[in-house]
Amino acid sequence: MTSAPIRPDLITTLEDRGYRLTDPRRRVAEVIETRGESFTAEALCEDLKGVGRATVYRTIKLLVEAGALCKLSMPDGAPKYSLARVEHHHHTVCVRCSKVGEFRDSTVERVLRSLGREVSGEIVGHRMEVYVTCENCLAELR
Amino acid sequence: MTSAPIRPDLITTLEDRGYRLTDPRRRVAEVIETRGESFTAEALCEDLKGVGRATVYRTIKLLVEAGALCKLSMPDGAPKYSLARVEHHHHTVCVRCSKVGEFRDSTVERVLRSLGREVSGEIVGHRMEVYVTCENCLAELR
DNA sequence: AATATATTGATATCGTGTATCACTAATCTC
DNA sequence: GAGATTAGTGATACACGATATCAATATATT
Repeated sequence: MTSAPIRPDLITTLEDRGYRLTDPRRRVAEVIETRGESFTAEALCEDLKGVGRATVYRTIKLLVEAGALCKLSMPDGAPKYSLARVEHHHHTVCVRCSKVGEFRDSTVERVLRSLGREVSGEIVGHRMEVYVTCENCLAELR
Repeated sequence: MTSAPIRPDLITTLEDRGYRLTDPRRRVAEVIETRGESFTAEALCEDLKGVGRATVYRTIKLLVEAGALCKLSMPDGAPKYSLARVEHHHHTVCVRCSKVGEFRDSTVERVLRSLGREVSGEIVGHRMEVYVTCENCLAELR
């Protein structure tokens, strides 16, 4: 059940936001797109030996700001990045292979709305991650 | 609306788990308990000048493992710690003053159960944080 | 009290990420 | 298309949270 991306490719995303199209950025975008699965920033640096670490991090940051990448945390808090497919969503992350799934659950939003009536103050954001052991990993463990 | 802790004090928690009762641990536990609000590990070190940084971090880790402390992340990912009051819960964190609230919403659990039927694999955990601007801060901003 | 072992704390190191800054390259203007 | 302008690059240093190491020390056990 792999949904096709509805978003423009990463480099176009950057272009649309008025950033210059540079070689390093093209390479970062390309590697992220061919990777597919979730990744750490350092792993990306590994795959981009010719590109400076700072540039890799900077590009990641721009893409996260643009909403094209999601930054998510593993149970221990270690950050990972993954391509965003749908607009507003949450993630399932396999704690064994780091495979990321997305879900959009209106119930989550409903929880937040009802919570809005209970909590004092104003809700300004939220974060939700669901940790799973994916089918593949379950199979391998059996 | 400050609910009284239903948990044993922190040092007892450590004792119950078979750890030795040392002076540094007693001091860490004491400072956390008198602090009340959420805190960063570094702030705790500040308040515990006689105790080694490593020991402070180690003790925090033990308490998190024991479920007596919660590690939570601010919107930018910066970690904070807060005393756990009820067994299984989520947090509201004020993005301005870091004040932490706890909520236990059965709806969240319901979402997870229904999600369990949708996602492939097995849910092994989750994380949810709700970011707010609390009443006090709203008042100060007006 | 002596022993075994858990804990400490100074220090080094790691992982993730940002600041600086001289240099380079992309875009703009003519 | 050449030159000017400005954004972007990358090497380096640094910040921050946290853990590894390891000799010295304190706690629990006998």
